[in-house]
Amino acid sequence: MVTNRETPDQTSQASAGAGSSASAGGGGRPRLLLLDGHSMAFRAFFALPVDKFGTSTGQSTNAVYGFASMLVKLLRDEEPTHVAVAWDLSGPTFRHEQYEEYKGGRSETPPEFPSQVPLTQDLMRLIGVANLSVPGFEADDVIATLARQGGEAGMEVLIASGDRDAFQLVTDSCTVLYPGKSLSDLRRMDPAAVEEKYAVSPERYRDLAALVGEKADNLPGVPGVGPKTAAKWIAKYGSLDELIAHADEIGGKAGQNFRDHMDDVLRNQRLNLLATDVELGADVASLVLGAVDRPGIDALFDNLEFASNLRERLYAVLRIDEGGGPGEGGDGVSEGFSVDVTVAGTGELAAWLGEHAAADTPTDDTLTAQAPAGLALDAAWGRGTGRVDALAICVPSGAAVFVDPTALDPADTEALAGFLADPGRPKAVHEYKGALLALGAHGWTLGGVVSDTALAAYLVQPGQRRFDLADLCRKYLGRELEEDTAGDQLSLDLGGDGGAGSGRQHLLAVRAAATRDLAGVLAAELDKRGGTHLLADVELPLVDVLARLERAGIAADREYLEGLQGEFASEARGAVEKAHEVVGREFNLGSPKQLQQVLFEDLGLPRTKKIKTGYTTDADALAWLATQTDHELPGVLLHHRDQTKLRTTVEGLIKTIADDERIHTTFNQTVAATGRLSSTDPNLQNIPVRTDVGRRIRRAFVVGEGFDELLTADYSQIELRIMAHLSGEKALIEAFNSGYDFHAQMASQVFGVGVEEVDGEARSKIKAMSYGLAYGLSAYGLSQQLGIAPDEAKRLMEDYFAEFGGVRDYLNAVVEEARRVGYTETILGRRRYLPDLTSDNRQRREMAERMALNAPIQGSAADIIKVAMLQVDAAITDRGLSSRVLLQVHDELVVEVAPGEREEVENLVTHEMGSAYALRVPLGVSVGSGQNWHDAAH
DNA sequence: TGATCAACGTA
DNA sequence: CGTACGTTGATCAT
Repeated sequence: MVTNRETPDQTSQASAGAGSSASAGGGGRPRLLLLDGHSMAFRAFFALPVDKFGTSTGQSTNAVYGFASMLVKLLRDEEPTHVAVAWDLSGPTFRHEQYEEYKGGRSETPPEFPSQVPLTQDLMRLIGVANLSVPGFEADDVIATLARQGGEAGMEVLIASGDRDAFQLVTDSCTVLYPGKSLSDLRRMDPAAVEEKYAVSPERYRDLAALVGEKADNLPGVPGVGPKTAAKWIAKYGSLDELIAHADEIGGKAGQNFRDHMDDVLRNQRLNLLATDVELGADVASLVLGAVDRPGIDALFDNLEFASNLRERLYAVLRIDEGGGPGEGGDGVSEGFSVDVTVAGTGELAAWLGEHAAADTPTDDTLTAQAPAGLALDAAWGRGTGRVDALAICVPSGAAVFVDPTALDPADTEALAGFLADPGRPKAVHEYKGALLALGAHGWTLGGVVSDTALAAYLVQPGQRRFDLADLCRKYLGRELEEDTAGDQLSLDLGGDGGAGSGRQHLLAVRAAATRDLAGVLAAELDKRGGTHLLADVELPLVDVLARLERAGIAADREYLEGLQGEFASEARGAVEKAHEVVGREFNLGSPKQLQQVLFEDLGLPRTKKIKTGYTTDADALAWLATQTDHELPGVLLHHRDQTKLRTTVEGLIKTIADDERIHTTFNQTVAATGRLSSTDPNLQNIPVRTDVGRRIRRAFVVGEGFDELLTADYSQIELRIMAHLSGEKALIEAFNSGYDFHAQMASQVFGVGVEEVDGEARSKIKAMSYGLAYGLSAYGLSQQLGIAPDEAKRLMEDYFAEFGGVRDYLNAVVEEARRVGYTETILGRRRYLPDLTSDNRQRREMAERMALNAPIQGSAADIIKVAMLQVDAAITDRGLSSRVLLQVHDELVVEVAPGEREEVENLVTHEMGSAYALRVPLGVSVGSGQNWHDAAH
């Protein structure tokens, strides 16, 4: 018999004390439930459709869900007092030592499966169920050992396993629950059931299996001998040993095969014996159902985006009241967070800060290691300004203070301002930029912010949609953050006499505590991902720069915009009239639905590309219709589209002009999964520039009073330069270093002609090809864009790669690496996780592949311009200049130049942007200036 | 009133 | 059948 003395790998705190009395079994005989983890999880995986169970981030969850619901059912129906799940480890087992091909030749595990195993194990741990695994042994052996121990301890044993080897363990007090067609259908295999199914007793099941073989384990049996024959032989001779002793007596072809394959049978018999004396380091008594980690389960279920249904069933069977966890909190407000909140009355804040948040003497680098205080604001912000209604500070010790800014005496104000501004007193805050804008509006400065929990969470998982404090608490702390359910009016009433204990103060203090706690957890998460530098040296410092961009805004010429609005509106009206006249009736040109009716039904024009709601009427389709038919309607519609689009753009801008006659956009730092900024309310990153008419809108963005002109500086072909850098493709690097027209240079190589002979058409084809690369462009897509035949596009790509194969190799390698490690990385280590790379849904997988090849390119460009913004800002400050950056448009900065500073600013911006990051090719920067954004173009 | 779709603007 | 965004008007559900 095999023994093993290694320390078991026990991933759970298995016990809640062996002596604690079991409560679930209704007082009868103790009942031990043992599950074969991989086997049951695998069954669950195939029982539920993988594409129907997954999170928004692409994590598959069907196996976890199935396993959990199966466990819930078992806990409810069987009422076990003791439970354990045994898991296989990945390494070889003692069976491999005896037979190398053991379990060989198995078809590959579905890629969505492995990541679900640790999740299932987490869930078991949180429920209080032990996960057990022992190196060198299979889960079956662990189960067999525990089943023996349980039996000896007088327990009733239940084994849930999809592995038939477990049948050998069946006795009067040990039943195997064997999964049938569906998950809920577990067949009770007691001695009678085994006998009925296989016509042998459980003790003889091994003999039968040895003869028949086990395909799943790569154990071939005797050819031509199935369960029927095997059972017949065993019945005749009593056991396999006896059968072997009388091997000569067996007649027929089967008998000959038996003698010929005797070695296989003996090997099978040896290998299918389960070890019952594995050293576990855990006593069976310790498997008693343990303490339930309810917040942990909540957090995990939220993460996995499970419906509440399963959670309710689980809590019901665990006898947990869903409303409140056992022994948690008690005040119902700050569940999971214990804060000792002081509501500072007038004249008390200075003393509190003195006691709890005194300035440390900044001596050495221990300063940075100092734990931050959590800062939470009851505030609003936007359009470059804000307002603070209240704030709370929670220091590392747990003490918290609630501050009403309207109830401060001069000493309080000074102490608070000192605390907030002091770079030596570290703070964590959620949404740092908002805090800067809100506090700034009251004249406060905020310094020493070492963490923005929203920003940190974004860097940890940039693909997430929301970074609410409550969401993050649930996700990273496993705690619920109670929302303020009372309306403003009610809170006001409650706080009318300034009495302590009203919910509002507590809630804000709890947010401060949560922010403080989250900062620590997220810092650790980020560190694991190598993102600490990015947060501390790029994103956090950038927050302050962005706040000043938003606060500055950009001056707008309202009258000019109103003039444009009238012009575009009247053009659009004209188009509407014309269209109605042409069609002979009135209809809404802005309704794609009515447009389809008119174009394809009434006029019977040729159908365009199909979309969900019928046939597309987009600009490409209308242009195509214009060429296909002689009808004038498509052209009129296109003109109408153009003009209304411009009109709404202009109208949107006019609405957002603030009292200072400037437009203050909001830059979002946690939206784009690649690391780019985005701009909203209004979006100043999509102001028209490609057409002459559209460009006129840019004349409305003018230099503000007190400044001389606007200056724009942009990176030329930054993404292509990054591709050259990352791929190391020599031809590309040389093309950039030569300093000549890049696209013409590339075209000359592809077409094998001199640079001078490259015509405009050839150049633009190659330009489209180069840019398309970074998006994962297909031959078909390229043909569409260039209006050439797919064949020709394909040839163009082949010719391109014949010259610049390094680029293709690089792009392929990026995807391959991302598939292996699960994420892509930019030059500054910004990661993007793409679980869909291993999806077996082709569309999702290919989408993820394009994202994977684009993310490092787009993201590295974002890294570079962010660094450039920091450097430009610092250089302006260092030189004591008054010019200021107003906008960032991905590869462009717009600067408002103070009188007499143009030359210096131009040089400074060119230099700082050009030196933001040392690529293997130079960073080209071009600059222009003028009285408005349009004229500042170059 | 809110969500979704089609369409279209930018890098 | 091309990545990353945000906004608009129409439409449909609540």
